[in-house]
Amino acid sequence: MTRGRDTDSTLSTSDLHDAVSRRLAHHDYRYTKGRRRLVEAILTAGQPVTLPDIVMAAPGLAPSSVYRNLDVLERSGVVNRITAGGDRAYFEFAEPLLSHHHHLVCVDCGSIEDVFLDDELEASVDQNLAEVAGRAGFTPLRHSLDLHGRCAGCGSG
Amino acid sequence: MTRGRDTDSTLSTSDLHDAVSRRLAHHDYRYTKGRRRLVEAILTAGQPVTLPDIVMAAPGLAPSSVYRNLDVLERSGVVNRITAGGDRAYFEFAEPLLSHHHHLVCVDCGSIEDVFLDDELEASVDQNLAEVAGRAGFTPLRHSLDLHGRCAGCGSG
DNA sequence: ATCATAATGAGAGTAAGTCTCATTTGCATA
DNA sequence: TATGCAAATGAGACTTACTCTCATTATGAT
Repeated sequence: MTRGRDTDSTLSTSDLHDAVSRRLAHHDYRYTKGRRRLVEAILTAGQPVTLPDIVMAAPGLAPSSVYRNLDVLERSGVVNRITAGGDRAYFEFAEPLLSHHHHLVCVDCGSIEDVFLDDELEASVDQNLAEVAGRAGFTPLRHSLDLHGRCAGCGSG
Repeated sequence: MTRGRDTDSTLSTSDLHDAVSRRLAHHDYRYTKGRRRLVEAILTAGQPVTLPDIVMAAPGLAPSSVYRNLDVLERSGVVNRITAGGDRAYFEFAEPLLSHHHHLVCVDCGSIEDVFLDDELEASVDQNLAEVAGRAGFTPLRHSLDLHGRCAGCGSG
């Protein structure tokens, strides 16, 4: 079995499905066959994926259903939508299904790679952000910290 | 004269135009009347703006030209394109025309507000990101650190 | 098993953003 | 100041990521 993020993921596959199922149920959604296949496609990818990635990996899934279900999964807190790279949205598992991390966003090809930072740094980031948010009357939900640049494939030119 | 970010901007209006003109010239672009009006619309807004914002503020500008010129300004390093909020792109001046800062992104209305963080924190963020980037063969250009949540207007509900 | 309701999927529809091309503008040289 | 040429403009056609619609199908409770 070839699977991407196995090492970084804290959950086994069946635990993942259980967690997803619980989250969906909590929002009165059903964990159908299609949604299960969608979750498995994202899991197999092991990195943020676009709709074409998903449909390519699971050809039986109808694009319209995938869009709808990504929305359902996002509303249930199962996946995050990443709009940082180019014009297409990327999707990946939300915390704590995937542990807190950040992204290397390639400005050339739009690809997105996960990276992990020190807990200490995360803490001071959150603290600082909470401060400025409070000053602006803003209610924080999460932060996103992305590094934009050129991936190994696209080179530094 | 009502102008938004006057206090945070390090440049006077004429200095801004000079800097923009220089950057455009460096890329063999002309600083035309339309581009000047575009720059002034972004300056007047004082916060990240969308295309409708711009066209609203400067009704004479043709949308197609504004899109093209935002692209030219981005390529010349005059503005940054922010894709964090919703489906529409936001634009604002790039560094050092506007000093380094981050965003409060409202998950409800998509609005984006600028905030500034400690230099010390910025330094450790950059250092940590450079480290993980190096490990991945990634060439860093800039980082984006956004706080997602609900703005004062949309409330915490 | 039956029924009410949620989910599906094919395709039409929407809208942000890009491309095309004929016209206009702006800069350089005479 | 005139002239010529490349760059910029703008109106509208086009592309495409994404959403909506609705008839059909699957799902879970009784």
